[in-house]
Amino acid sequence: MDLSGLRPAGGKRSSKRDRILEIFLGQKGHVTADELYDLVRREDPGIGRATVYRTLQWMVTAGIAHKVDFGEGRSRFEPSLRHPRHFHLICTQCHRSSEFLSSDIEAILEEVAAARNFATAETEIKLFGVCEECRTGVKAPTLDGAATELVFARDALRIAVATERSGLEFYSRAASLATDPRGREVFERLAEDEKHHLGTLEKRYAELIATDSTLEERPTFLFFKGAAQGIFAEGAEKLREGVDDLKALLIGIRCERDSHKFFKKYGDRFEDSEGKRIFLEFAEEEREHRDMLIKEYRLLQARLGVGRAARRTQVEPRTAQ
Amino acid sequence: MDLSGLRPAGGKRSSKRDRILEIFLGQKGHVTADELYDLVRREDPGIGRATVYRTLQWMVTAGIAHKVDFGEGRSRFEPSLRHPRHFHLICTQCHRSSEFLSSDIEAILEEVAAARNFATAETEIKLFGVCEECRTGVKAPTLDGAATELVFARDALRIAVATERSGLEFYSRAASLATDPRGREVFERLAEDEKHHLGTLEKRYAELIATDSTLEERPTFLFFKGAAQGIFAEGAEKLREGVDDLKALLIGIRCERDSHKFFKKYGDRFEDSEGKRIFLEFAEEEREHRDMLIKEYRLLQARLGVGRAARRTQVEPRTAQ
DNA sequence: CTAGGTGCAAATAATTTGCAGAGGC
DNA sequence: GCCTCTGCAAATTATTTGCACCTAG
Repeated sequence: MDLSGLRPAGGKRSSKRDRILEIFLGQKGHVTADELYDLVRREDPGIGRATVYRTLQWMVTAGIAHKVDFGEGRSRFEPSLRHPRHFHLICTQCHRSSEFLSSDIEAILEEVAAARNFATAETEIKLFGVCEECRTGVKAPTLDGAATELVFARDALRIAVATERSGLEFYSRAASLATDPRGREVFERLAEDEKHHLGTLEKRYAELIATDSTLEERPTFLFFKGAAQGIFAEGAEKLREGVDDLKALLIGIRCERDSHKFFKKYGDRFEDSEGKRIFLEFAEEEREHRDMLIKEYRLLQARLGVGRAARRTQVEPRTAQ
Repeated sequence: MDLSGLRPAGGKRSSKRDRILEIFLGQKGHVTADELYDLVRREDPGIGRATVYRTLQWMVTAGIAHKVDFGEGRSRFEPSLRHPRHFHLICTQCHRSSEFLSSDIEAILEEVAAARNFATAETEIKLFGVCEECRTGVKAPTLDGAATELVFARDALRIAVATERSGLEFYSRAASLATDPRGREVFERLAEDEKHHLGTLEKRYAELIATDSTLEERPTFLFFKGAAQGIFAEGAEKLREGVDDLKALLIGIRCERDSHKFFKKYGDRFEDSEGKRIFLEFAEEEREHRDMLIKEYRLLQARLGVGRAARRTQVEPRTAQ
C-alpha cells in the first residue's frame, strides 16, 4: 500500500507516525484510541498516548480514518481505505459491528436533504440491537475486514448481472414488438450484446466465487432494490402498454441513462478495488448503449419525419448527463 | 400533561425531580445536561448538577427522554413525548437540528436487519451538513418544537388523502372493468365510500390548515413515497393487465391490507396526538374495507363455484394480519 | 422509621494541551 | 538552525460516585 500521498502537505516524515498508521491499517475492526495505543505500545514502547491521539486526529482530517461513535462513550476509528462510507449494525451485547450499504436509502436521503435545502456532508446510519450470534449462539457467516472487499465485488457483479438480465429482457421484448425493421434490428443487436455481456459477467462471477469458497454464503453488503428485478424491469413493464418504436427507444435511453448514473455514482465513490472496477466498467458499457440508442432515436425520427418541435418537447438527449 | 405514570414504580415523589422534568419538557430543542442544569439553577439554585444528571438518566430509562449524540463530545436530550423516534439533519455550523421521518427508509432497514438476522432495538440516522439558513442567510420555515405536532398531523392527512385518492381511482377502474354485476356493485360501493371519505379528509385538512397560516409551507416531516401516488397506485396499475373480478378483489384486499398495516404501524408508534388519531382512524377504515372485500371475495368464489383448493393456494385472508 | 432522593466534593475516563527536548530537512 | 514531531505530565471536559444528610410515605 502506498502511503506517500497521505502525509500532510509539507509535513515531515516521521517514523512514529508511519508506525502508528501501519498498525492502524493492519487492524480489521473498529479500534478505539486506547486499543490502538496498546497495540502500538506492544511493538514500540517508546510511543506516547498523546501521539496516538494526535495521529488519529490527523488521519481523520486527512481522510485516512473515519471516526465512528457506537455510543460507548469513546470513539472508534476505521480505515477509510477499504471501502466507501457505509452504515453500521451494532450489537449492544458483543460490541461488534457489521456493515452495509444501501443505494436506495441514500437516494431517499438525498431527496429529504433536497426538500430541506440541506447540504449534506456526511451521513450516519446506525442500527443498535442484538446480532444473530448473540441471540442464537450459532455462528453465522460474517462480513469482517478482508472479506468486505470481495463481498463488495460479489454484490457489484450480482447487480450488474441482474441489470444485464433485465436489459436483455427489455431489448428482446422491444425487438418482438418493433414495427420498423430498422428499429427491430437495433433492438436485436442490443439484445445480442446484452446476452454476450451477460455471459462475460457470469463467467467473472464464477471466477470470483471460485477464489473463496465462503464468499457466496456471506451476507449481502450492498443492498439495492433494483438488484432484484434490474434497472430495466420498469422499462420492460412499460413496453406492455403498447408503445411505438420511438417511444421504446426513448424508454431504453432512460433506462441506460439511469443504469449508467447508478454504476458511475457508486464506482466513483469507491476506493480502488475490484468492485470499483466492475462498477465503472459497467457504467461505461451503459453509456455506450445509451449513446447508440440516442443515435438510433435521431435516425428513426428523421426517417419518420418527426419534426424538431416534437423532439424538443419529448427529449433532449444532449443534456442528459 | 399527566406525568403521574412517569415515576418509577414505588419511587417517591420528589419536587426536585418534578421541577427538572417540567423544565426539561418545556424546552423546544435538544438540550445538553449542562444546559438543563443552568436552566434549572436559574429557577431553583438549590439543585445540584448530579441530580440533573441522575434525573436525565432516569428519564431515559423511563422512556421520557431520548439521548442523542450529535458528535459534540457530550450528549443531548430530547423529550420523547412529542413524537416517535425520528431522524436528524444536523447543521455543523449553527448546531441546530431538524427532524424527519421516512417510512420507506424504515422499511428498507427492516429488510436489511432481517437479512442479517439482526434484532434491531434502535435506529439512528444523522445527516451532518450545512442548513439552508447558514448557507444562504435566508430564513426558511422551520420545524421546531410545537410546530412538529401540527406538521405531523398535516403529513398524516396528506398521506391519507393521497391513499384515498388512489383507492378511489382503483375502485372506479375496477368497477368499469368488472364483468360480474355483483362484483361491479361492490366496487361501485367502495368507490362511493372512498369518495365520501375523501371529502371528509379534505375538510379536515382544510380545518387543520386554517389553525395555523404557516402550516402549509412548513417542510415535510413524514416522508413517504407512497404519499405521492398512494398505496393503491400499484394495484390500479395491475388492473390494466386485464384481470377477472376475483383477481381484482384479491388485489384490492392486498392494497387494503398494506394500507391498514402502514397506518396501524405508524399510529401505534406515535404518542397521543392528532396525527396518531388520524393514522389509527384511517387504519380502522382500511381494515373494514379489507374485511368487506374478503367477504365479497368468498361470496363471488362460491357463486362462481371455485373450489377450496384454489382458495387455499391463492389466498388465506384469515391469516392476513 | 426507612428507602430513596439529594448536594457536595471527589473520582473517573476519554481526550487535549503545555512544554521541554528530539529529530528530519 | 528551524520547524515540526514527540513524550510526559498536567489540564480539561463530561459524567459518575461516595457519603452524609434530608424527606416523603
